[in-house]
Amino acid sequence: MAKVLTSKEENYSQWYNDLVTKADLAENSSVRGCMVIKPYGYAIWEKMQSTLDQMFKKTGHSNAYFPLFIPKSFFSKEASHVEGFAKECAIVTHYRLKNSPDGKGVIVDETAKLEEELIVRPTSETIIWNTYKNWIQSYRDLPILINQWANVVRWEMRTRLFLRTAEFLWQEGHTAHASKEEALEETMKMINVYAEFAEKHLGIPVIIGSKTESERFAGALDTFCIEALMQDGKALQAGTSHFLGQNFAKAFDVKYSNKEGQLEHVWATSWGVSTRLIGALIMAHSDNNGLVLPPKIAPIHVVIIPIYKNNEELNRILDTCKDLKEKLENSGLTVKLDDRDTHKPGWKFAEYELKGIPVRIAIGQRDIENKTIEVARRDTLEKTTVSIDTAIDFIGNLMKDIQTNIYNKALTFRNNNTFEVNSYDEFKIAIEKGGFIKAFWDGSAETEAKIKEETKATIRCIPLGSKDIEGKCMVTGKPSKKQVIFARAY
RNA sequence: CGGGGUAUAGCGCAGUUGGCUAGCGUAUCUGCUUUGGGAGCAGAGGGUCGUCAGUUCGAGUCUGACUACCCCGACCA
Repeated sequence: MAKVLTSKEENYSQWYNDLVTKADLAENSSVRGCMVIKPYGYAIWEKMQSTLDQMFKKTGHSNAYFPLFIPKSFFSKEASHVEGFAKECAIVTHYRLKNSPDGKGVIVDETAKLEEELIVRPTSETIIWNTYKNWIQSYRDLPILINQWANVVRWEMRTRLFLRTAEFLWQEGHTAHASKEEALEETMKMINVYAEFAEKHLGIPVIIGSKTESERFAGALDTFCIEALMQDGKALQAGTSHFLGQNFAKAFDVKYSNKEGQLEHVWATSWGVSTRLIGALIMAHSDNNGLVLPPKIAPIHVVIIPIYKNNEELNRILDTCKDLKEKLENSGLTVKLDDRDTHKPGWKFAEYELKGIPVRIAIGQRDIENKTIEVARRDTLEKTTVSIDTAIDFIGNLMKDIQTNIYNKALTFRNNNTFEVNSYDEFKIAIEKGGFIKAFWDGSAETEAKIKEETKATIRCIPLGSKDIEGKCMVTGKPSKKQVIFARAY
């Protein structure tokens, strides 16, 4: 039957199952690879949303919403854009159903055919720039800094839960600027916001870089990305920020008059992260006991489990639990008290480890007598007995500890799995082991394609801020100034 | 769309050269004993064996077609 992931990833399936499942659509349905995000998975997404939203507000952005349906004609306006998305679009052709004459169910009413087909958005550049056209006349109208939280549909040939679903949730920022410099600055600003979010909140170290021409977003002049390394040695693109130049402004005829009174095309950026980040979180941190969530993204920080033999004992222990819960909540943490008598303590321990709750507290009769609690941290699985008087401070510090420890662990993993190679032979061996591989590349699309063809490895990015070093392309031997990052990717 | 594989209880699986009442683990429900790491015992419920056709006295098992899913490629956040 349906298995979510394979080989090493098979281990992840039961944890995925807590967060998300494959949508159970009707048999014969041609909709494939849609996901149901379960409450716990959605709670993680909400946490990501609120954190990102705050970061966007700080950088001056506002949220707005644009239509799900995009007229087909919008897509024909930017040639390279349609080239990139044409093969994976869902198209609405009719607007009405009717009862089938043979009495079996419903059929499409052929008389209700749309004049112009509608495309279910795979991304919103076209409809947004068609709208911006009416919003922008003067340099006084710029910049426009807008973000949208939405769902998009891409009819991929192959899907994979979380990492590549037919429909996914994301945020897409679309900005309009008066100058190239300002747009470029915005592009860089937002990729840095993503990097900060990934590292400080998700605990996932990322490499910021630019994409090669072949990996670039359809319609962009330059694409910047953050690349993360998963525990199975494969790379995952965790976020992108595109410098769109004047491509969309020209395609949708968006001009403004500058201070000198001359008409100019507007400069554009777009940037986004998606529910794929939940997949990144799982695959970057999980261990054999399940998920490991960094405190800053965990929907629940602390779970308290009372341990008791009978109702009388429970009532005594519960008072202590409730009191502790309140104090922890006052210190800014989200706390769950699990006093269900339908499951045994051992069952609950395993359950919350599976869910990745950062800290678990157990309180039993002997703790009441000793005025202690047992604190277990998820990242190291260590247990400590702490005096109840010092518990709040202890747990507050523990949260910070866990957050940095998770990041450091992932960073160490990445460092141990980043290799530098000087020859193509070395490269071929290294790529089989997985990880990031730094190598010189001559900058040509032919060489890039050859490497991909022969090793399935792609150039993840050209790291930003790396200094020029003299070297020779590992394949052609031509002079090269930059080492780029290769990996097999999701 | 090409190549390979799978389809039997909610989930994971077994089912012999066709043989009569389709099984195991787990989960679920009931009762008692348990409760500091996914408890034990006893009992119960749950399946038109993916769909349609064919061969046969008889099909989960053999044949054909269809469908869905999984893996590998092409595509991709």
